[in-house]
Amino acid sequence: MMTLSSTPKPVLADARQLRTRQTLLGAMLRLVVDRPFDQVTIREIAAEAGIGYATFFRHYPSKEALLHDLATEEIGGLLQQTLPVLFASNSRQSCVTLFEYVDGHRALWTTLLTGGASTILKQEFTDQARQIAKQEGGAGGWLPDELRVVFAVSATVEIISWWLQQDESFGLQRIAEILDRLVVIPALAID
Amino acid sequence: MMTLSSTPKPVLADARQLRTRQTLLGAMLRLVVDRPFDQVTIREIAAEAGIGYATFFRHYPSKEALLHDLATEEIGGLLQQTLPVLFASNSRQSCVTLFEYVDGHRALWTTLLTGGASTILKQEFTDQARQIAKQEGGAGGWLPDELRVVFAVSATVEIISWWLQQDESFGLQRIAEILDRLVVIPALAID
DNA sequence: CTTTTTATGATATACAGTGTATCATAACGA
DNA sequence: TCGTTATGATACACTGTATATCATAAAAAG
Repeated sequence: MMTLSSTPKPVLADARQLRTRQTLLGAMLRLVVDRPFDQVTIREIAAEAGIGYATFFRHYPSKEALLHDLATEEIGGLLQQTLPVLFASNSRQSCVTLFEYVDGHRALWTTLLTGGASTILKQEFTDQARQIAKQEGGAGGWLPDELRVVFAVSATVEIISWWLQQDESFGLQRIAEILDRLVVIPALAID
Repeated sequence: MMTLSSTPKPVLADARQLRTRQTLLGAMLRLVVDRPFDQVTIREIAAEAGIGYATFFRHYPSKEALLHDLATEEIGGLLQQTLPVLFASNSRQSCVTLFEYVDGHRALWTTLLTGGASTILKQEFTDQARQIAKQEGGAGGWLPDELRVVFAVSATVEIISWWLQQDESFGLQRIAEILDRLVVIPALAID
């Protein structure tokens, strides 16, 4: 099976580096849950992780890069769950699966979609989706593949974001139907 | 006719204030054409406008607020051109009109959609679209009005943004058809 | 186990950008 | 003309980023 990550990161030999990065990821996750990503400073992340301020820059050039790592894993998981169902030509069920996944990681997705983090999330989401779209080949000639990806990702992210802000009474099945009718079916229509 | 702006700004009496604001808007426009909005500093805007640095804050609390004013006018113009055609139940033609408008303001829209400004643009776009959607009343029960607006604006902005990055050979009629099929028709579908 | 390598912590420092305060001056409205 | 006020210029405090340096502890290599 092919890996989804676009940046084949060099395997870290030193155990200390691995430990530090994991600690940083955990700290970021904890901080970004109750505060918008924008207003989280690198100093806070370092303090929360219990590592030196300068050490942060030895691993990431910016907090955006750190969040990027977080987003990469999360989106990889989402796509791995959802895409096989979609490729089995069961678009409705794939939408349900998608929202089930999001529902199971509610806190994380809520923070990824608010407070200045959504740009990074969308970027990573688009990158991974592009990779997969290449492998599958074009579906319909009236819509350029590149635009299909951009549209699908953007619209999907927007719908997820809206749903997470709604009351619990807005059912999973209902939002899945909306995603299917509004995004998946139109985007996959072949001429 | 009803005004579209959500913030009914008090009419400025003093001629100096009017002059300063116009100068600031012009300076912002000039700077943001060849540099991403993110990396434009308030000091630069003030210098370009030929006004004092502190004076900027007497008019706007941030550069985002200044750009917001710019976006408000521009989006108002776009909607004023496009919506009447759409309400005449001519969705395809309204899409053509939209892209003609964007094409006529290419430089501005390109800058509004890149370099950290897109969030502000989308926010203002959504606000104005929401106002109009309220007046027209709901179209289909399967899709909440609020989500319809959010989806339509987001997807439209994304498609405009993609088109502006393409070669000139990508025809206006073709992208208009895509917007119609991908966004307008699905979003306005009544059950 | 010893030696070598290297990641980390702590600290100091430079730097950019924001936002506020103050006061003399010039432009405006009445 | 006269009172009002917006502006320019300047100084300053504050926050956050980014880098440099060096002693130390931890890991890897032998």
